[in-house]
Amino acid sequence: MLTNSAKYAMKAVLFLALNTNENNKMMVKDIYERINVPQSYLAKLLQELSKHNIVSSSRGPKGGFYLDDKNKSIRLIKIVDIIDGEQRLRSCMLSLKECDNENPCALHRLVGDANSSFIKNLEETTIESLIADVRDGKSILPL
Amino acid sequence: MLTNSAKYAMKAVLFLALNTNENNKMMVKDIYERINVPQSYLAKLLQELSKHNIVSSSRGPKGGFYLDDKNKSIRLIKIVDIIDGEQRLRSCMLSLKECDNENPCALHRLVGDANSSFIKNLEETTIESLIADVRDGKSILPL
DNA sequence: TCGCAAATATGACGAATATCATATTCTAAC
DNA sequence: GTTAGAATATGATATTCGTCATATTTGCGA
Repeated sequence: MLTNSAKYAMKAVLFLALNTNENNKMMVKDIYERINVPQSYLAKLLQELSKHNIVSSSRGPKGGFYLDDKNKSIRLIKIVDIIDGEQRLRSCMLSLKECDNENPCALHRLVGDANSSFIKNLEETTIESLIADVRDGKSILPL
Repeated sequence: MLTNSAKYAMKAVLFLALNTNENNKMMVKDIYERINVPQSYLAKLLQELSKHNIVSSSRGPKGGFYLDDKNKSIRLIKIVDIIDGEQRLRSCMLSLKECDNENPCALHRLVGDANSSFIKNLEETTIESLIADVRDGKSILPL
């Protein structure tokens, strides 16, 4: 479904959304313990996200990563697609070319409904709306 | 979510359910092309399923694999658990110990609902009921 | 402008999954 | 019983994912 990388990436983006902005950057070494992701691994992921303009960064003293306010409207699916590739999440459970909703394979409904509602959620949910839930105490941000 | 192995295993069991019985066995070399699974890989999976008494087998001339009628009441979850292990499907999306329905992590509902309904489906669905759908033309058996 | 602190680029290694190949064991049929 | 045909056991290899380490580049601050 999702790789660890995608999960870590989402954690990291959420963390940045809650704890940083353009004037308040954070370095990898101050983040990784708080979200429980290996340091070098996190670095690599953030670099990838930065390359795709999901998160922002600046080098040198006082540098670090941060999430620009503009980017808070980004939808979760984008993070997943960048890190995992677009295929992974969307391939038919039995990996059949012929299988779709019109002509469902024997296992399609079993999985398909659950999976496509999950994808829809990722497509609809913005970073913004998720952190609102955390701020309101509706959910916790995992460490 | 599911490994390829688990998917292949389900395909294989469904195929056996539709095409074999105690008096009508099939060999790996006559199955693998029809369900599009590498021959040796399929052999290994069927051996594993056989060891756990999901499918039946006999060696020697006129031997092969088959699905005993008794085993058609087996639920899909059992196949998945044997092949993938019980953990894989059930771990929290962000792999947090602290995260559950009472205290959901920020992404929990997003994923959790889809995933647990999927698990429930696997727990409720028997091989029997799936092949009934195929027989009734409600779904196709994938190649 | 110089040095240092940060991200960035690169790649090596480990572990799990996916795949392939082969020697061995059992068993039905002659 | 002998033989041949099948599963079974075992393990070698490939590929992808996860992790770690290090050299390089960039830009702030003195």
